[in-house]
Amino acid sequence: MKVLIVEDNAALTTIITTYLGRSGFVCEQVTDLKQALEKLYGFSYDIVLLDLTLPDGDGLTLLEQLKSKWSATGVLIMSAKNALDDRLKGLDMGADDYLPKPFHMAELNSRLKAIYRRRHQKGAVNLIFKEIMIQGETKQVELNNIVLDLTKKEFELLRYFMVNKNRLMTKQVIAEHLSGDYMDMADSFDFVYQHIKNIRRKIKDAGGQDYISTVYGGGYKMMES
Amino acid sequence: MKVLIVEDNAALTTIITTYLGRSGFVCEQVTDLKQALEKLYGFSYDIVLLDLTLPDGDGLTLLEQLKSKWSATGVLIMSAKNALDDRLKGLDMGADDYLPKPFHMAELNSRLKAIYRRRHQKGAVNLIFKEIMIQGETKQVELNNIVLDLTKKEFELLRYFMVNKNRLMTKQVIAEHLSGDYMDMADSFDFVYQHIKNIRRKIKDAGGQDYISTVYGGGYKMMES
DNA sequence: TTATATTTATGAAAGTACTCATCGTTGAGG
DNA sequence: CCTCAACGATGAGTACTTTCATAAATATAA
Repeated sequence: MKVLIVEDNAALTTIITTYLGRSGFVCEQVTDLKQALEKLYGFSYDIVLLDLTLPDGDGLTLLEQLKSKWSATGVLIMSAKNALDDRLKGLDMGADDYLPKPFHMAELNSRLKAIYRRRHQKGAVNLIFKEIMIQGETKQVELNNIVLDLTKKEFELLRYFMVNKNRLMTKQVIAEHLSGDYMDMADSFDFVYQHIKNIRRKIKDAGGQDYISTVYGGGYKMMES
Repeated sequence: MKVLIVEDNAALTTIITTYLGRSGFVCEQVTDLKQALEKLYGFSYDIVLLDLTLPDGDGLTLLEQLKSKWSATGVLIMSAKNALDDRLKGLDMGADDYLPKPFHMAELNSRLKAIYRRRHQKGAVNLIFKEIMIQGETKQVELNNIVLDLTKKEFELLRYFMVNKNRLMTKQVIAEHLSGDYMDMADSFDFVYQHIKNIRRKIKDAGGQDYISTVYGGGYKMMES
């Protein structure tokens, strides 16, 4: 979890970095808007921790750029200007949260975690396909009120089918999704067979249909019709 | 690997979709600029396959927006206008490649793969830390010309240390990186100990120092000094 | 220093993922 | 309809990952 701290008060930056480091954040520090942009162009961050009063301009101008160019990055504004006006302006412009100075490190910590969780909650929505339901919150899979005991890969594969229901997907696509990185033609995708087999078995054992249909030479799909 | 095809010739789109589908691409199709923007705002794509002559305007205007708002997405221009002028204009504006019509499906395929690979080559750079070298191309790890035989997780952990050399990283950060998704405080990070142990052992067996230093209560780091 | 709690290290065992060899299926062409 | 080749399914074996229990190391406080 990478955080870019944009703050000109060096003492505060150090405290934040030290504290957050303990809780599982990797922090980088810049002191003005120009440096912030340089960092943003070169690396990717999960969250930008943005002070509004900076030596070379208003933090809100950076917020604007962040929202248009790096929409995947979360923004937490921290500012001594606790005017309601400023707070609203920041949130209106798309900041994820606003933290008035001074604040406790514990609060900063929990707000950052909240932002991160909110943005990474891919599966937070409940997914439903016929009798199967995936609860986003608990990541539990139910079929007719029976809880399926799936391994991580099995869960990810089933979820992938449900997100992409009615769409045919090749072994390659599935393999890339499960392994998490690019796979060459030269790679073997045969391990997909095993996971398909296991999901089918577990669904069958719980009394479900074979929801996954094989398309010879094409791949697999879950059809709703 | 998701591709958005922006092309008003329906027959061509179908051929491309069918062919690419076989090679592991998931394709979506739109026929004009307006639809393309709607898709782009709603979903994320690895590559946009862009025709230049469209019913509601020049494809180059979309290219401009793509480069500013969706810089993570690759762009391959395909056009019947094979004027050198157009080709250069497209590449100047940041397209990843330009393919004159008509073209063979096999060529389209390999160009798309090339773009994808180029953009996803996180580890293509050679990393060096003291006697250890990671070859980006082959993903081989060498220590004094001895090749280390690392598992996937061990490799990823060592690479993570080398990318973040001199930086202290907590177990949590490392665990998140290795597992590939968000981990709660409630989760156990103890498996990190095993991978640390294994890497240390393999490096030692190959005649290297213990480059990974433990910071009690803080985490681990690889210090260069 | 000594006792105590916390953190890290380690070996063994359990659980999971992947490979391999083999067999069954599907569809194309004779 | 039969043959053949490509693809998919399956079980068993291997390699990898993670957990668990326990031991060692480190810090804190008496």
